[in-house]
Parts: sequence; C-alpha cells; structure tokens
Amino acid sequence: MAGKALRWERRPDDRPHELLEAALKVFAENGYRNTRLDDVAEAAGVTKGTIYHYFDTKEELLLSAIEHYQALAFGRVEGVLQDVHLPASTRIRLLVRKMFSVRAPSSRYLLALLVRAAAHEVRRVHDTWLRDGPVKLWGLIAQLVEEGKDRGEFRPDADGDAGARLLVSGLMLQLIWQQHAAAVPALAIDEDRLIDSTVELFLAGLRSSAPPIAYSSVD
Amino acid sequence: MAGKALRWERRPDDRPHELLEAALKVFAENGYRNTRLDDVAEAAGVTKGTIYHYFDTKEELLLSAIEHYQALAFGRVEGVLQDVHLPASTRIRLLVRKMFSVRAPSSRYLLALLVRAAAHEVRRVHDTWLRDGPVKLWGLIAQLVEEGKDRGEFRPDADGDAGARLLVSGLMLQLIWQQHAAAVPALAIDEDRLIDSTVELFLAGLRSSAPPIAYSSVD
Amino acid sequence: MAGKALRWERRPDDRPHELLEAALKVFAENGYRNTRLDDVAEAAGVTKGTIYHYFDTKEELLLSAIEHYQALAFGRVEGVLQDVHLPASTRIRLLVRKMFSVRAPSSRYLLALLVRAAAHEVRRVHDTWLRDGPVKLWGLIAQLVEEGKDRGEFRPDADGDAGARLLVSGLMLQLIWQQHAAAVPALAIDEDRLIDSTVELFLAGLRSSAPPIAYSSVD
Amino acid sequence: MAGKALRWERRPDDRPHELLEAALKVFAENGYRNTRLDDVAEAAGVTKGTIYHYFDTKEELLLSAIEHYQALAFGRVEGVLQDVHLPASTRIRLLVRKMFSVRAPSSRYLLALLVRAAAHEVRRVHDTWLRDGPVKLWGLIAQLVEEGKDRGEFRPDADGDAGARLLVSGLMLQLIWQQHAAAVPALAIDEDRLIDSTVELFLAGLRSSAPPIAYSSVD
DNA sequence: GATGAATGAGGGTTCATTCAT
DNA sequence: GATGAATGAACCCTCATTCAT
Repeated sequence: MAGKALRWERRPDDRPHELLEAALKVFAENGYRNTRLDDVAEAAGVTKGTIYHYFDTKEELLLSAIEHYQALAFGRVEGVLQDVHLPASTRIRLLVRKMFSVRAPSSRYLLALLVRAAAHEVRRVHDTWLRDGPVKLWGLIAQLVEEGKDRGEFRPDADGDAGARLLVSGLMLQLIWQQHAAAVPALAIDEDRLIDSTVELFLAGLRSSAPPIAYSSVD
Repeated sequence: MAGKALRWERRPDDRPHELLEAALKVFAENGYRNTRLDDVAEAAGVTKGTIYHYFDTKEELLLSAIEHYQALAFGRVEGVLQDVHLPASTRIRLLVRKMFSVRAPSSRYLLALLVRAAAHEVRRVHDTWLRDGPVKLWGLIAQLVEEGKDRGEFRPDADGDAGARLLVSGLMLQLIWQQHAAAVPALAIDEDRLIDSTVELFLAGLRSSAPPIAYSSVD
Repeated sequence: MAGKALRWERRPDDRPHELLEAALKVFAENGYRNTRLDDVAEAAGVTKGTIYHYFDTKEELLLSAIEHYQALAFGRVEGVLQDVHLPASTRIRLLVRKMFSVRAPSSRYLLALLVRAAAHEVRRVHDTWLRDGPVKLWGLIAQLVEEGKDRGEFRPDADGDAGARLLVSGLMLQLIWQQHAAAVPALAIDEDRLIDSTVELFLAGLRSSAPPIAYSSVD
Repeated sequence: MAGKALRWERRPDDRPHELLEAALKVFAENGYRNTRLDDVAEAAGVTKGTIYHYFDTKEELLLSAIEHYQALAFGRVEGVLQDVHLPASTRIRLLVRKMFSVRAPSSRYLLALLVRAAAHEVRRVHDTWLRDGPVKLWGLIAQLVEEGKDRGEFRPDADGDAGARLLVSGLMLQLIWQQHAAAVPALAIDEDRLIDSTVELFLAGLRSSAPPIAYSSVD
C-alpha cells in the first residue's frame, strides 16, 4: 500500500532504541561473542551498516544496551522504602518484589547479559554493575534486617548479610534459569510463587524464635 | 601402598589431563569464545598443535573439560545421606556442606563455566547439567524437607521447593562472584560463614515455630 | 566595469566550483583513497549527498577536479613566447617563471595530486598529464635550447633534453615537498630563489665556457 | 615427485623476506590503499593469513618494507667520498652515480613508495626519509660545492643549495616516471645518459665562466 | 609425539552509493 | 536542491584447523 522499496527503506521510528532492544535480546540469548552484528541487524530489521550509524563498535553497542536499560532497571529501587513506619519485614517484602517481579523481557535479557556475557566481555561494566546492583541491593536488605533486629522483629544472632546475599543471588539465577525451562521442564516454577515463598522463608528464618535443635552436635 | 602410586602419580607426560586443567581454568576466566587455543596451549605449556593430538576440536575440549570434572564434582553427592537415623536438618546441613565447601579451584572454574559459558556454547551440556546438577540437588533437599515435615521437624506449610532452589542457586552465584572480589571488595565474604549462615537461616525458616508476627497484615 | 562582475562573482550557490576546490585540497592533502566523501563534503560545508547532485562518483569528482584546474594551470604556457626577438635564455627564463611562480594553493594541490595520487587512481589521466604537461614543457625548453645552440647562445654539445627534464622534474618535486616544510624545516626554501637560482644554473650550464652574454640585462 | 599437497604447502625459505619483496613491489605499483593483502599474498605465493604470521598489521608490513630496504639503499652513500685528493666535481659525479645508478627493481619500488604512497599513509616515515634521504643527500652535494668554490673549481656566486636540490629531486622524479614509459613513450630516456648529462650540466653551470679545467680527464 | 607454518572461512568495520524525505 | 539514513560490497584481521617436518 505504501511504496515498498525493494532494497531500501527509511523508517522514521526511534532507530537507536530499536537497535538497543534487538541487541539486548540477541546478546542475551546467544552471548556477546556468538552474536554477529548481522544477527542484531536482522533482529532489528535493518542491515549491518545501519548499526554503525548509531554505534561506533560492537562493544559500544553492548555498553549502550547495558547502560540504557540498567538505569531503567535500577530506577525502580531508587528511593524505595525508607518508610520507617512500616516494619522491616514489610519493607523487605516490598523491596524484593519491586526488584524481581518484573515481566519486561528486556529486564530478563539484561539480567542474563550482566550475569553471563558481561563478566568476560566488558568486565568493567560487569563489576560496576555488581557493585551498584546486587551488592547494593543486598546491602539495603541487610540494613533493613539490622533495623528489624533493633526493633525486636528479628532475632539478634541472625546473619542478615549472608541471608540477603542468598536472597538476591538466588532469585537472580532462578529467574535467569527460567529461560531454560523449555529444555528442562523441572526448572519451571511460577515466578510470583518463587519470589513470595522465598521472601517469606527468609523472613521466617530471621524471626525464628525457637532455638536450633541439634545445631552443634553435627559434623 | 605408597609403591602402587607410582603408575598413577601425575606423570610429566600425562598431557590430556594437563590440557583439561588448563582449558578449564582459561575457559572459566575468559569465557569460551574469548579464549584462543593458543591461550590454552600456553597455559598448559605446550603449543597449539599438541592440543589436536588429544582433542578433535575446540568444542570437544570444552566438553571434555566439563565432563571430566563434572563426574568428580557431583560424585560428592552420590549416595549421600539417606541415613534415616539423622534428623532431616542435619542431613541437609551435611549435604550442602559436601557440595559447596570445596576449595579446589577446578570446582570453582567448573561452576563458572557451567553457569556462564556453557549456557551459550554447548547448550545441550548446560541443560543436562542443570537437570542432573542443580535441579537434582534442590530436589534432594526438597525431599529432605518433606521428610522433616513428616517428622514434625519443619512446619508443614513451608515451601521447601522454593527454599531449596534459593539455597542452591544463591550459593552457586555467590561462589562464582567471589572471583570478582578483587575488583569489588564489598563482595568478599568468608565462604564457610556464607555456607553455614545460609543453611542455618534456611533451616530456621523451615522450623519457625513462632507465628509470623505481622505476616498477613501487609500488602 | 565593476558592475559586470556581479553575475560572475562567486555566488554562494556556486556549488560545483566549491566542491571542486574542496576536493582538490582534501585529495591532495590526504590522498585520494584516504579521503572520504564525508571529508570533502565537510570541507565544502555541505553533506555527502550533495556531492552526488553534481558528480556521479568519487572518481568523477577526482577527474573533474583535475580537469577543471588543469586547463587553468597549463593555460599559462599556451601561446607563450615564441617571440623570436628575445634570446633563447630569456624565453626559457620567462617560461619557467610563468609555469612555476604560482602562489595559488590550488596549483600546488593540483601538482601534488597529479604527481602522487593520480598515478595509481586514474592512471589514464596521470599519463595524459605527463604527456601534455611535464613532457611537453621540457620539450618546449629543449627546443628553445636547440634554438639557442643555433644562435651560438649555448654550447653545441649540451644535452638540452636531459637538462630540461631535470629542470622540470626537480622544480615540481621541490615545490611539492615544500608542503612538508613544517615537519622537515631543512626543506624550506624561498620559492622565488629556488626557481631563479635553478634556471640560472641551468642556463649557465648550457652556456658554459663562454661568459654569460646579456646575463643581467634581462627581465 | 615430491608429495604435492593440494592446498597446503610448507616452504623452508626465508618467508618474511619474500613477503617484504612482494609487498614493496605491489605497494609501489598500486599504492598502499589500493593494495589488498590478498594481492601481496598472491604476489608472494602464499595466502593472506600467512602474512599475519610475520606482520601484525598491513601498516607494519609497509613500515617493514620501507625500513628493510631503506637501510640498504642509503648504505650506499654512507662513508662515500670524503677523499679530499679528488676535485669536488669528481666527488659529486661519484656520489650521484652511486646513488642513482641502481638497477635493482626494489630500489625503484622503494623510491616510488616513499615519494608517493608514504606521503599520506605513513607520514612520519615519509618525513623522516625526506630528512635523512633527499635533504641529507643534497646537503652533502651543496657542501662539496662549497669546497669546490674554496678551491676555485666553481664560481663563488653559484647557488649550490638550489642546484643540489634540483639535481636530487629531478633525478628522483625522472627515475620514478620511467615506470610510465610504456604508456608515455616520450618519457623514456637512457638512465645512464640522464644521470651523466644531468651531472655534467650541473657541474658546467657551477664552473661557468672559466673554461672547464680537468673536464674530460676525469672518470 | 610435538611443533609451528600455512590455510581460509568468518566477522567487524569502512565507506561509496542510493534514495525517501 | 539538500539532507542524512540506509545499504552492501569490500577489506582487514582473527583464529580454529591442518599437516609437513
């Protein structure tokens, strides 16, 4: 209906953004090195050369994809819940759900990209992300645990730091692994249940008034 | 007894094994695609051509490295503790420690390799590993949790599956991330403490005799 | 008289000419292959696409730049001094000065372009230029030398052809090399002195044993 | 007779040197940018990849080719004729012949490469060569001219510098242009005659008014 | 067995050229 | 006319793989 050029097409859309989306997806699925620029181009419906209008190198494309979405991803936590009127446990619940209950595929891609490919391909970014992402996140949680201890919500001998690490790392890897659920059906789990059960278990462990039973007698 | 070791001590020409060690290390550090066979060769103190005496392709080298060490790694769980005389919590403790309290660098490399590179490079292997490794492991733990519930050790409403997933995934990723502790100091944690605290928190969460305090009032 | 210049002053939209100027300059400075059309466009203050309004291909742009200025450059010699009343030496002096005492940067660019880039890029043009430019020029000079011999101005055994070649080639390369005077200060020389000294030496060599006849009386 | 491998051949020869020769030739003929590594490889009878065994980049290949032969080329002048017993004119004759009477094609290629391609491609090398090659050479000649003046061989008002420049530049360009003699027959000239006539004219110009002293007795 | 020179397919990058706006 | 996004062929460079020694 519109004049369809055979080998040439101009699109008025927001090309850079489309390219970033495509790159994010393809990189996350295949890994950075396994992905040819042709793949990205194809996924974006353009040709290889077009990418070079917007990005100088393949690596810059990776970086841009990561940076673009990272801000977005972590925008969610910024300023979250320092609301001291709520009990610590509630704030932890909210924080975790805010971070992980995200359906956007781009977030999932980003996570996979950062945990896997970026570790080798753009170590600088990866390590920065580790510091400003997961580490910071479990730091926040650990801090909430301390608050909870002060208020008597949690038992004072709980190791909030280790627990918070587990919570964050575990959820991340589980969510990434959901991408393999087709090949390994036993992997599949409802994500909301995963997140909720997991947080509740964590909180229950912190509360746990009962003394560990045969704790020191083992091993 | 000492004498019989002669034939099995690492002989200077036990090339295949040396190559696998080198490959495992270099692949894990740099990623599969980022690693040239020259790098592996150099790490093994041989030249590139030598690798082709023992392995047909680069991918076969990766496969061999994974397979060779995988048996070793998961051999640890085989036949572990179905000793019904011990309480479930104790068996869980033992199981987790057996699996994760491993100092061997090869285990760490293997873990990183399987979580990261293999996902893209040899998806078949990766998914098989997922099924026979992590999934199986948290299955065992979930099963022990069920036993514990039956015996009254754990509260009946606990979500053992989600918890076991968290435990296994979280520890894995934490251990992998320890490789970045140099670049991100806040990451570093004593691994024994991580493992122990983590298991105890998990068990405490399952036991949790005290009624959740403000549990249902939120959200 | 001033009024009539109106139509022929460089109008702001005299694009083709501006493009040729820019191309000439940029090609000469960077070489043909090292120059992107974007460079030419930028130098001309337009965008790449504009060039294609006026020239079909990059090579045609090169050709046009050469042709446009070449006429101009060699127009100077056309009809020059067959004035038989002057001694041959005088006519040689005038000829050489006419050809080489040119301050216009475009001439210098053109020379560099023809000596260097064109040799590989548009060999046809290069070789044509050789024939109609330098070769013809030294032919004229050699002819004047013959006339001078006939009149007894020059010694009969002088090799006018070789000398004329030297004169023409040498001046050309020296003038081109002046573009490198910034990087190689020892190269720099006053161009008028170069040209004059050079011609006089040439003439002196032809005259040889006899004392210079009307040496100081000319020009 | 020897097993002829279909697509694989090992040559025991001095491969790097062969590559340099081929590169020098092809670069000089087509220009640096117009030459594909495949062209060089083909000229050397190998494939592209082989070049990368010996040279890191195309530019390094160019540099190596220039450097390798440059030493060789200018080795000829080193230590030449400070023999003060000979008249300056004789020493100039010897010097010029030593420099330019060279039949080796590699010298001719090198000259063309340095005068043309290198000016844009590796400006650093080009300018260095200008300083240490041509400029130095005509400096030596100018110095000999001064000596000649002191001894009364040459007239004191001669511009030795300009003359020496002309001599060096002119011969260089003439020799390079001989490569185009096939396309422009009028260009062709016997190189020995060119060199000799040229030097004699130069010397005659310096001597000038005085009758040539030992003109025919030398060399 | 071990070596390392040689190969060639693959992919990142450049840039002349096209064409919708 | 002018623009600049889009194209794709070309080319440099990498590196898994082969094989004569």
